[in-house]
Amino acid sequence: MLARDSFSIGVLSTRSKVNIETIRYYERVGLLRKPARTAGGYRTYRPTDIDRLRFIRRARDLGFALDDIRRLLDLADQKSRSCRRVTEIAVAHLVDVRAKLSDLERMEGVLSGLVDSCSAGTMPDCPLLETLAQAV
Amino acid sequence: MLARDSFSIGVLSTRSKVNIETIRYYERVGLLRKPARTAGGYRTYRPTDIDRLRFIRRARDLGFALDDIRRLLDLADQKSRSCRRVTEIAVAHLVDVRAKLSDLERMEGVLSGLVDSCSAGTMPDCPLLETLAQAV
DNA sequence: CATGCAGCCAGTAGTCCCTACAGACACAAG
DNA sequence: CTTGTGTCTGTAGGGACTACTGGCTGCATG
Repeated sequence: MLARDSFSIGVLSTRSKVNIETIRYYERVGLLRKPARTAGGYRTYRPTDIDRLRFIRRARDLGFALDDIRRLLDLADQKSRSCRRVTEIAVAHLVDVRAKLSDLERMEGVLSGLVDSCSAGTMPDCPLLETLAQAV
Repeated sequence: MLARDSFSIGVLSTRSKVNIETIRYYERVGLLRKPARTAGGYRTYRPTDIDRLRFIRRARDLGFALDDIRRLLDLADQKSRSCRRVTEIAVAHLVDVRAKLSDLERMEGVLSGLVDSCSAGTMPDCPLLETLAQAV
């Protein structure tokens, strides 16, 4: 019942390296079109679906939110690709990433200092707990 | 009806800089003891609650999960403070933080490269979209 | 004493991005 | 025909909150 180049969700999952459950989820939230079905109700996909899913996976790997990805996919579908809009989305995300990065750097600094002070083990009380308990 | 040094959840929220909803949430999940109540059913808190909440907030700021914080609070409550256990929790978290940090650094590198290639604006198609769409 | 209003109450649903299950049905190989 | 694997729908859970609803309390003011 499958067209020559059609395949199941399991194959799509393997090819795109995206979980089956996740694929169904993406369909539910409208990131993927509703695929054709076999007589028995199985989803059938085509090669272009692999590309789209890989696009999504790569964007996710870069930390884009699904809403952003939806917009990026829309832009990618347009013939007249607006590089400017794409850049706007990417820059906004980059700002976000950099903010998280500096948060984490700060955390890392404080934490490693605390861990060091504790593992030195010369203090009567635990310096880490003391620090957390100290009034600001 | 309040004891001399008791105060409401709103005051606790202000003093600890933790959202009222969050305080109630922490109570629900057992991070904070169930407070005494007024005749009318209002929660009443005491100064030690501010300290505990600040402890939680500082630990959260450092990215500790609530489960970790629960354990840290338990350890802090014990007279014989086990610095070793505390350090174990902190080190595990530090490993986590560093992993996230390197993920974000990688993202940052790729993203800023992509944004640069786009804003150069010399390409016919959008390089960012091209990159996301490329086969791996 | 009445009124008004800020503060508080409980309970629930929503957020984000999946993941995991349960119970049933489909399909391919032997 | 049987067996085993794949897939189906629908729902619940996770983490750490946040927001909302509709109603009640507490206190200052007139």
